[in-house]
Amino acid sequence: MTPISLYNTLTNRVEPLDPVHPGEIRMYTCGPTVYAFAHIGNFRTFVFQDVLRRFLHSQGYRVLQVMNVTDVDDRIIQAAGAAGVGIREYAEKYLQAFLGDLAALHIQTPEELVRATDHIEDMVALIEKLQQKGLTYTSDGSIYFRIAGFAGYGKLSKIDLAGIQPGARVDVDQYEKQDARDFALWKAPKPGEPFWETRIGPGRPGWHVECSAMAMKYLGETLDIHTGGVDLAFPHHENEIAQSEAATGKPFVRHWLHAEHLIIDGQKMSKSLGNFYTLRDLFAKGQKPSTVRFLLLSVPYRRQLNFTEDGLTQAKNSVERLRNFLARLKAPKFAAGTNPEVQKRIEKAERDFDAGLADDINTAVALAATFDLVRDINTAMDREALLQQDALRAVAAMEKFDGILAVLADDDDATLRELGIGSAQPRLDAAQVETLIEERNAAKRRRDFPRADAIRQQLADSGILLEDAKDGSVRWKYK
RNA sequence: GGCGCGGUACCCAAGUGGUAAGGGAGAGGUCUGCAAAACCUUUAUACGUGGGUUCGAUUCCCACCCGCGCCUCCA
Repeated sequence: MTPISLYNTLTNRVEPLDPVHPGEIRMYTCGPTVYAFAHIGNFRTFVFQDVLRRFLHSQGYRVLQVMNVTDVDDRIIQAAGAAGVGIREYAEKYLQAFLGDLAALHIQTPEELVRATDHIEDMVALIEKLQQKGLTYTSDGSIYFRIAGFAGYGKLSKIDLAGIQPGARVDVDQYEKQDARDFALWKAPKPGEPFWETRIGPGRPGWHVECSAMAMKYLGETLDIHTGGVDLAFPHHENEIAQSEAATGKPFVRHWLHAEHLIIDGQKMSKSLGNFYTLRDLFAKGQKPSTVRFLLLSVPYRRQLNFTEDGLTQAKNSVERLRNFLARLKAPKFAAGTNPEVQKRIEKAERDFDAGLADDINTAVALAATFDLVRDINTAMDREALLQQDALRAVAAMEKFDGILAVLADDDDATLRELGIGSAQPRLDAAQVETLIEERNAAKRRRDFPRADAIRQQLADSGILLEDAKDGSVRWKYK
């Protein structure tokens, strides 16, 4: 296991990862609120979390990841009401869409994907615990957490409590709070809204309490890692810390990881600016899942990622280079044996790749190591210095890298078809392509190049590219 | 105002107290019937600006400018 260091928002420093349970990482990731399709910014964070978990896995850790699905909140209640269905049913539709999106981006499903409404009892129990400790108060049937009762409040976000005063920018809405900084653990039912009858009274959970309750239920009172977007640090994660630590008296999380936001063409993504995209929007515009994943992971997570058309083009070309390389490597036509020089190159690439990720998940460094390998091995192949065992070893290295990058599989078309986004006109199947290639080969043999080129063009029109190898073989691939 | 991220070549981007990884794009070349792929060469006297520390700073310190985010629901 390479020693891993991660930036910790709690301390503003890069610190060694030191799991509570040796050999195992228990991490909680803030998931989606399923009131609509998740947007591309959400997936920047989710792809990061996926890279993190895949890397931990590759380093030999057992990973226990819990992701919440918020399926009760104001937006869902409102949207479900407008649609005339229950919140459970309404949320289900977008939960399924979310799962489809995760699969499209090759984001592994966490060990536990948990819905808030399946854990009301756990939340009630946590709230009761806080009540017993005198850290709550009730107002108009709602239960609030008294921030003044938790000394560590603000330690994550370094927020200036004095700066948060009632009135100005704080929501002094429908709920009566003693202090603007206090937050709702339990919201009293309002007419027409769904609610649960519980020991602490009728109502529904506040947002923050679900994460504390579910995280501790599945992962224990102290988690190794908790991640989310930077916007969640305050107030969401700050409140989670307050609730959890006030209840248990133990540190809630060792490592807080926050992914920086994605911006679009230099601007915040927002509906009002008209630059708001879901994954499906991008796919419908012809982008491939692998392109999007590559772009999202190519910029290290603590940097804002400027999402642009040009960036997509660059990502697409980069993925193409990796795929071309792997295909070339797999053509089994190398002389038997091993070249020590080549072996050393491969080992170096592997070391650099792991070292990059071990240093706060520096994906840019890991990609550089990957492309170093591509260039070195391509050069060796051109010089006929690559032997069969080298090729196998290089393939293994690439597959190891792709265990984390997850962009090499040429399954973009299939993925899109599963989402119902694929192109309407069916592409030629492999047999048809092979037949045309044979025809073209025949034309080439009799030096009928116009005919050969016409066939190549015909294939190109169907989205298929040909590559003639030196030995006369022809490789084809989808554009 | 507070907290945070960042300003490196045409674009994306890594990085270090001793003189700039990687990718994309462009240009030239090799190979090829032509392509494609690949390889080779090439594209930052220089890392926002101005000071300071130092033998030496892009890297440390100070100030300033600019971009973005959070501080209210938000990945």
